[in-house]
Amino acid sequence: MHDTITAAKLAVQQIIDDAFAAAQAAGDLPAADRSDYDVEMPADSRNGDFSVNIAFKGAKTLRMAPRAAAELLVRHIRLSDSFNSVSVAGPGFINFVLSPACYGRMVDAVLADGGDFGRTDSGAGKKVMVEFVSANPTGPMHLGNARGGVLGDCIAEALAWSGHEVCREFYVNDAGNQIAKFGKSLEARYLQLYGSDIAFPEDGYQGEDIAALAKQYAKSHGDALVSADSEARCDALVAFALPRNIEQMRAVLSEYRVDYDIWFLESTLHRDGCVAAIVDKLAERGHTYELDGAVWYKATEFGGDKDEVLVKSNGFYTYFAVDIAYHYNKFVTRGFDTVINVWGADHHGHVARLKGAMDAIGIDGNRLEVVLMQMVNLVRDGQPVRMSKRTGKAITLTTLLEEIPVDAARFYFNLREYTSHFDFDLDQAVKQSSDNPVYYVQYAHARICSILKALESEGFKTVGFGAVDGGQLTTDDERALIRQLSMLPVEIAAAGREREPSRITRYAVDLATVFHKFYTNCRVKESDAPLREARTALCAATRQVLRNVLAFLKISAPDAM
RNA sequence: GCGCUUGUAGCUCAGCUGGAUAGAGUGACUGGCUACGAACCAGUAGGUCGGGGGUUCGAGUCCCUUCAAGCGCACCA
Repeated sequence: MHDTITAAKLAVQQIIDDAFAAAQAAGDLPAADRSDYDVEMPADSRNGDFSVNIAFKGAKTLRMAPRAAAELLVRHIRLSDSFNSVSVAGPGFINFVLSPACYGRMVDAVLADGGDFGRTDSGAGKKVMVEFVSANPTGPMHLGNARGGVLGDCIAEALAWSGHEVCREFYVNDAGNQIAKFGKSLEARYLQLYGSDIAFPEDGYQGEDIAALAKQYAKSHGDALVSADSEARCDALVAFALPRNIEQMRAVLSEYRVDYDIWFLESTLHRDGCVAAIVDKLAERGHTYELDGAVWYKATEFGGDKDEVLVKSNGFYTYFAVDIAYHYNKFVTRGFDTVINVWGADHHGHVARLKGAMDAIGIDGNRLEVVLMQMVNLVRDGQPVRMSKRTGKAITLTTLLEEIPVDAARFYFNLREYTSHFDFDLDQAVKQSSDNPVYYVQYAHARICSILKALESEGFKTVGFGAVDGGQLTTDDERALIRQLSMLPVEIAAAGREREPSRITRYAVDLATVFHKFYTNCRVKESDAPLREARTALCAATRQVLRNVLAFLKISAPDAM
């Protein structure tokens, strides 16, 4: 797997280090430690392919003006065949220009790696879990889950592309308070079908899906539960409805192209005694005490603002206790090196608590990472609309996918950084779905398919190029395109490292842009043979990178549209 | 009151560990198809980077302060 641009960057660093030593040996630079410096890729290509700022960083220790230091240093630079020139610019930047041969090799790398171009092995040997969405199975999923779904899925994908062993997990809250509430809500709807005037629970789930499930149960099982006692009735209704909801979530997420390795049931933690065990463990370590009939955890000893209840005075475990047990399971029982949780920003208060609790049970809390995704706010005609699963007024993921193609939805929800607040207007989104930048990217792919097909039908070679002649690809448009292609491995690695896959959608748009510019300005078919062949190879490489990046995003790459 | 996130063009957003003249999309206006796909490209207009201090050769980026918006601060999950 090639990463030519990173190799070139490292080469620049080596060249600078060598030149610095040589300049000192020759007495051109004073004897002083070499300062840290950056090798950057300038935004403006007139400043070269790489730019080094060592002269600024070293000005103080060398006691020299940056420009003068740069000029002395440059005299000692020995360029490899990857570079065309080096020069001092502005107040003291040292700028490198890559050689045509290197540009050719960047295209070669794409064609050689094919569908694997973009993969690196920086994460090799590391086992990481990404847990995301984990919506309550008490109702349908909403737009926040649409955002979280593509975010978590693509974080996992980025880590996989950089060599990690990745597990995608959905944590199903199939136990506890909200399930009891779910049962009570179902019970009320069920009894109402048979003429009961039972009051609907005040904090019950009011969505229509609850009534529909009650009706389904009545249809297949009749009125037998009317005379049962309440607990048995709720249990039976939950046992009927919960698997259906979970299956529904799995199906919709799968349609959204989010597929999990593991659906982890909270109930298994209770069943296997893991929660009791974790409370015991904390007690053994002296991190708990009893007060008012409840068991408390000394969170303040681990950075918390206040202590937290683990076991309520009614004997039930809190969500927090269960979550500690769950994460103990992730780290210790299943052995993940790193665990990433994608949570909505409304859970941020829980982050420090859980990390502290990891420390309390002897697991380094830094191995637990929480990606806090800002909320998606539903907006209609510029006015915010309250979304709530409880009142059933949220727009569901199912509805979203009925209105907008999956390609567009996945791209749309992955367009912005997860730290940004997201206003979503369904009417606007439907109206504008044809303006979605995903089509701009797909169009670039279709265009290339079309031109390669045309070349092929005229008997020109479109595959099996030897080494690409970079000397043919010298215009700004060609070089910008090649540079963009070469950045895929860097971008994917960064997306994984920063847990920020939205940069890949932006990369895709940028790639399409530089390709469209190239396409407008550089004829392929009518060029003379060497130029035509080099440009054909560049098109083929661009198509390959578009395919890879769209495959990464799980978005289709149509040949025609 | 405390904490997290956000504030950049009319609107939606980029801006990589501080780098060279702050960018893109969209909207407005203007050009470009008898040449490989015009779902494209090019150009014009639009900015006190929320405000104010500070650090630095250099600040949209770092520090302090202040204003505004969203979200948290349960024996809920």
